[in-house]
Amino acid sequence: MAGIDEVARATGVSTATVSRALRGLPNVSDKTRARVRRAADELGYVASSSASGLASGRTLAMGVVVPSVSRWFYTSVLEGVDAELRSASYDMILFNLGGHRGDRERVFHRTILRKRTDALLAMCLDFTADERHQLASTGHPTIVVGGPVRGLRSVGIDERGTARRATEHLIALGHRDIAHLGGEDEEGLNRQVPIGRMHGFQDALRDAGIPVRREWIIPGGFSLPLSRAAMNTLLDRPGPRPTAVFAGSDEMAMGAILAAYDHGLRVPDDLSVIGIDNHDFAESFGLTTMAQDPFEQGAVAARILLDELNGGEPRARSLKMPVTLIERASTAPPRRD
Amino acid sequence: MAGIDEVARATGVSTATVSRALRGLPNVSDKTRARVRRAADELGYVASSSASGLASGRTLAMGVVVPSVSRWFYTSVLEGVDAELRSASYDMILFNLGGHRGDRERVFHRTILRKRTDALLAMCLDFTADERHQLASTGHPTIVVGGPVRGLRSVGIDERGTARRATEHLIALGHRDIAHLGGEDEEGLNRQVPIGRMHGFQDALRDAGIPVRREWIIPGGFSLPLSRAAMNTLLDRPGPRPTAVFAGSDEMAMGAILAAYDHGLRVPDDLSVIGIDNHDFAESFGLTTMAQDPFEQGAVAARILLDELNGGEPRARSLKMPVTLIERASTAPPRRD
DNA sequence: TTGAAAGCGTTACCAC
DNA sequence: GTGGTAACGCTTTCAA
Repeated sequence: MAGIDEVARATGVSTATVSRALRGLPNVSDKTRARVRRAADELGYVASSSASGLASGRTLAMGVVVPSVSRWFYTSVLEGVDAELRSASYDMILFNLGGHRGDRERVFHRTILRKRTDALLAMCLDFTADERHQLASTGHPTIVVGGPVRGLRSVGIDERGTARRATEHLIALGHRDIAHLGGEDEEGLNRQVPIGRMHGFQDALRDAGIPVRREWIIPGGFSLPLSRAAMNTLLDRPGPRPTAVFAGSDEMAMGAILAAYDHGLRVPDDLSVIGIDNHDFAESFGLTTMAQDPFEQGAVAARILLDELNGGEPRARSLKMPVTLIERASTAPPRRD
Repeated sequence: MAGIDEVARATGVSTATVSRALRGLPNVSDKTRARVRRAADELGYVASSSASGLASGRTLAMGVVVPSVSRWFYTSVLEGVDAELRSASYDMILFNLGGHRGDRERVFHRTILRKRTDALLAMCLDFTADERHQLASTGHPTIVVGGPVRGLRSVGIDERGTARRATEHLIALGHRDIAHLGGEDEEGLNRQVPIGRMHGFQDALRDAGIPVRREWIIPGGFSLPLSRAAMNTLLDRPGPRPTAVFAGSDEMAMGAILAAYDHGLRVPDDLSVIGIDNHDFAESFGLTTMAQDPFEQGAVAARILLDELNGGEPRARSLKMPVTLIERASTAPPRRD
């Protein structure tokens, strides 16, 4: 409740000095600073963010745009971003698109673009040319996590290469009949991610001289239930079954494992399954996976933004973060029939 | 970039009128309003939140405090809150405690309490007397979701009654050897939730004349991996095994199911499992559960806050939301030996 | 229905 | 090292 002038009065200095003292600026004697700090604490004074934002032009808040808050990847990134923001005393304004296509307009055209945030971090969104133009016009530092976006730098992984390595792992084990549970993400999300993963899958098959069967590339919507259903449908079909599945995410891989159980198949004996992510549940499922670290991706991206806000040199380059194969119990050589 | 005076100049009216027109206040002619709107759109004008916040005393932002962002319940509530805020054009400032005990101080004493938000919604936190005092001193409307807190109204479910009903379901099926996977949540979170659920479990046993075995009440930390490990440990013990498990959350229930598989037990033939939540994965796991709706809880809580911000009457009463039993394939009568 | 002008609570610049 | 004082860009009250 107390304003800056009450602190000034209590301390016997000017509001200018109070402001400098509290923000740790130079040109304040240690003695004065201590007195001011004490008075501020006693009065419970906290600077109004509106007032300081108006006067300084900095809000000390970062906007974070997420497509949804209920997917492992997004929440992991969010935790990483949050950790960085916290240590910089920045607040996070969360813009959740939550499947509401129409709200992108609001977010872009209004709230985000101006005034409430100093920078913007977006997850897995595919921006239109117009949106990118608007972003640029704000002059705020901007970055994307999880999937390259034309015209914007990003932090992510090598989608195609990772998918390729996952598939190669299956091929190295001796599999030739391999299905792919793919993303087919919703509109407005970054389609480069599922597409890149599918291309990597195909790359590996082609290099190994294995023909790609289109009917074994099925959509799992990045979701466990959908993947389980899709996989069940595939296993229901007459004719030969795959001996292995490369799922574009661990959640989809878990769906595949459950579908295998639904059909009385054992993993990995009857069906090998590999995913991407190293989801919190991956170990419990015994899932072999290409592990990425979204927490770190978020932290790195946030740090880049914060550095620039503190006068650091802007770095235009996108970052590819490392991915490592973790072998667990869901992959093995195919059974000899 | 454009300021309000540029819009005023372009329209030939005063800034006061522009402000009124754009905010939909009365006492502006339709013609003027239309002209102002058009000019604002053309110039890409958006009011600065800092400036309007300073002038009006309202930030049009709500603070949301979460213990973490990577648990199903929290993210579901978050989505519900978000949906409500969005339709009211409110922004969300997310304060993630993320296990950082020390940050509570920062959150409470500084950032949240004043100036940046108009209201505060907290999830599953147990507030100290001092924290509650500080909250009250802001004069901001406050509410808690997920677990009753002394001195604060909340939106949640009847923890004890729900647990009791879950346990009674097992008893009605004929089970008498029932274990409980409990919460034992971290410090600072609301312990009333896991404690209430354990009490409900014991209530049901006592009413049925079944003695409570303390060694069958084991901690699952609200997490799948921890629950799986705990359940495996229990199943490893010599002596009689439970024929059913009441898990305090679906995630823990899934851990129990996986542990059953680890031991070559079939669900529900050898072990019945019931949870609480109706987690996104519950159906895929065929999990019988006491379904709650955290999305709705979040939405309801947010709506209460927003109503009060719009001059509505404050309602002090806490709300208990409905819970329904969903029977799936994880529960059945115990096998006759 | 509209306009003029006084704040709102800081920060930043310039003197001292 | 410190203080005075314009901004900052709106909203709100009071007059017209």
